[in-house]
Amino acid sequence: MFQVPTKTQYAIRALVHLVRTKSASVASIAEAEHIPFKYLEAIFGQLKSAGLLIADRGRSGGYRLARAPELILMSEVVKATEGDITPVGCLDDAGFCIVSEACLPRRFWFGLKRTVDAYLESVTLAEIAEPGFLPAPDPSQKESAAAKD
Amino acid sequence: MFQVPTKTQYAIRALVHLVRTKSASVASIAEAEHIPFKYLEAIFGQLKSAGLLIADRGRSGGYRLARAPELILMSEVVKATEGDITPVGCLDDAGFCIVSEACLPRRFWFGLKRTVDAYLESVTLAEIAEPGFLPAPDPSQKESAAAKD
DNA sequence: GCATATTCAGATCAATCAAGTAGGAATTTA
DNA sequence: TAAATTCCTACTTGATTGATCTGAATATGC
Ligand code: FES
Ligand code: FES
Repeated sequence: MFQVPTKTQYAIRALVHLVRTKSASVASIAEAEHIPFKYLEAIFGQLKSAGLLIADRGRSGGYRLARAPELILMSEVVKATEGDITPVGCLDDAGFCIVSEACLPRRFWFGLKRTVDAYLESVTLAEIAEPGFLPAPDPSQKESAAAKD
Repeated sequence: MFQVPTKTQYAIRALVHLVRTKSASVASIAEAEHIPFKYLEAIFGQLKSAGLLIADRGRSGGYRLARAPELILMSEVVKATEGDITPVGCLDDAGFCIVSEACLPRRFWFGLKRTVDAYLESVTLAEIAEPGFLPAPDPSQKESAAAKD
């Protein structure tokens, strides 16, 4: 269920880039981060609409962060590129289930959503832009084990 | 990034159904759970290949769980319907990044994957098939503003 | 002023995937 | 043997993703 769209990956890489260079044009970021220029342009439009970026138009213009990276939650970034993340459709409107009104699977999905939201809200842009960041303190990192089977 | 496919939702609903009725045909489950018959047939093929279901062919046949529901993790169910969930593409092969080998966004995505995996592995099919299950003990259920401890 | 570098806005397009359909073969039982 | 089932393969359809194209609006430097 769960592949992060390149749009979001691009957005985060670009934002991380902007944390270091205080201001930069889309063209320069696109080249440095190997992101399609026109695509990144559209993405930055979204990030600006979401209030995460400020644009300086005209010659020698560019984009800069609207806030300090410590104040930008990753949940905001994800919400800016993708819409509001709703795990299951039957959670949509009034939260009713077709099958039964006391739907147990629904609770399961809700718990998953809460888990993901909590993680995304626990990390700021500043944290992933600077070295020394690692979310979970699990010593046994099975990075390669995840890709093996 | 994160909409659960109906295939997975169907699979879970059908499995929950199978926890109660020890054995049932695809047709009966499809009707009871309002799932397209042919679609559920295909899904059950996957669940059987994954070793979660056992099929009894022929007349008065049907499907039954291969194990007790207490021994079926939700992570197995999800992995059966969808493939192995890989959040970002650049995490694919050797785990290298195009941009830099010490990629910080990559850690962020990895943390997200670990978080989701941990949740999916913490819930069994038996738990979501019986009443009285609620993963997070948060009394104030708010959809948008989740737990910000 | 004018060329130039930028953001901005809109349409468009190809590829992929999700969701569902269709037809029929194989298998077991009544 | 007939009916009910699983099984298998292919197809269709619609939405989404990822990206491109065209060009306008805007500001700066010279
Ligand atoms: S609310 Fe989604 S299956 Fe019940
Ligand atoms: S590994 Fe994905 S952006 Fe670096």
